Amino acid sequence: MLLFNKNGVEKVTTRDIARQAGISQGNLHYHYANKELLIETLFEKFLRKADELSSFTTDKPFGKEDVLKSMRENYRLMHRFRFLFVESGAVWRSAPTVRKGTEELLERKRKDFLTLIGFYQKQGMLREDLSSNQLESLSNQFVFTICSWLTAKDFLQQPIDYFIQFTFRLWIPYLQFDEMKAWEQVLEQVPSQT
Amino acid sequence: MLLFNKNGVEKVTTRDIARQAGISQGNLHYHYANKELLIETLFEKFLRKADELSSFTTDKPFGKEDVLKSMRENYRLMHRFRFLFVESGAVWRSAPTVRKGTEELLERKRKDFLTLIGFYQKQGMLREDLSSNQLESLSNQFVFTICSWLTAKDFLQQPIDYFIQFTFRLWIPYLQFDEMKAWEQVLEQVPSQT
DNA sequence: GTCTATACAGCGATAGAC
DNA sequence: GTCTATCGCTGTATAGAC
Repeated sequence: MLLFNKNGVEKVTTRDIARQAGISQGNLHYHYANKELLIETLFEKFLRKADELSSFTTDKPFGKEDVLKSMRENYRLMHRFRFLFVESGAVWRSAPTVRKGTEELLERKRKDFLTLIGFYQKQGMLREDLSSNQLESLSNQFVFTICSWLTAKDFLQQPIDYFIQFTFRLWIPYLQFDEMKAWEQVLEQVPSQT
Repeated sequence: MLLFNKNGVEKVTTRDIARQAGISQGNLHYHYANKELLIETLFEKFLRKADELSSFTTDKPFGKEDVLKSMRENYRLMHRFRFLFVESGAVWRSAPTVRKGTEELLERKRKDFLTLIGFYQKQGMLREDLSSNQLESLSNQFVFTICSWLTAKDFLQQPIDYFIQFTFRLWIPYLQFDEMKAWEQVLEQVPSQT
């Protein structure tokens, strides 16, 4: 049903969806009264899957490998539902409630990152000449990247792993010198695949 | 004519455009045979204006204030034509040639940034413990940000100046300690305005 | 529940008068 | 060049048989 991704939310018709699902158009309207409901259902499915993924704060020892793993899981999921981010305007036009849901999700992510940054700071992994302003803007960088990398993907035509690496690299200038090397090495493990 | 921004490329009809322009729908089709041509014309207008803006490489002494000024000009312009970036999918669907044009523009920007980074490096303004890998990924960060900040704007609901500052801040972790302070101060001058 | 058939609205594009 | 009128198509949504 995710030909929303391929053809665009506003271009995909209920006829298309019904054909793809192997049922009649009338039958589709029986299950989902309209397109809005259909999109909302897909969004809730996305949210449920996102919650299932490992979060930063729950299980404690969160090393750089875990950060990378979590990032990979989340980015794969987002990519499956990429129309929610790439065509957010069209989505919100059809299903206005999705907007608030997405904003809440991002706010949760922002707080997760702030927590994680604070954790690493206590561990002494971060540089010490950074203002708290700088640290906050790092978490803003993460949130910025999360909500817009799929758009950038369309422009730059790079595979998913490019953006996983890209996001992971945001940490590096904030790390102590010896940590930098270690984090860069973790990146070598990322497999190449679209 | 830029109600593309407000209502979405695929939602805006030729009737809407004609009404907005104060002419009849038939007349509009006389001037622009179809929607594709109309979008292409708008895109070329955008390109022309983008070229008029001050570029990094042309006039030599390019200080931090100039970087900020150039950024502000470019971002204001992009914001006026934001549908080109926020609804890139819909735009490319209607007017496929626009895609290549945008990619070329971004590639030019990437090279501009690489040149500028190299310039600052020679000036000794950048930290010295940075690999060339790191410097290249800084220019990638700029390109990433340029092509996706308008999408992020929809999610985060921040004013333009937030993103100007955000982009400018990308430099900071790469600067020498004493330069950092100077660059941060330049940011104070940014007026607040949506 | 699932189907076919159809109503109804809105779109892009064209024709033809002025 | 600019208008009005209209065609042909495609979209959503509903009605009604099975």
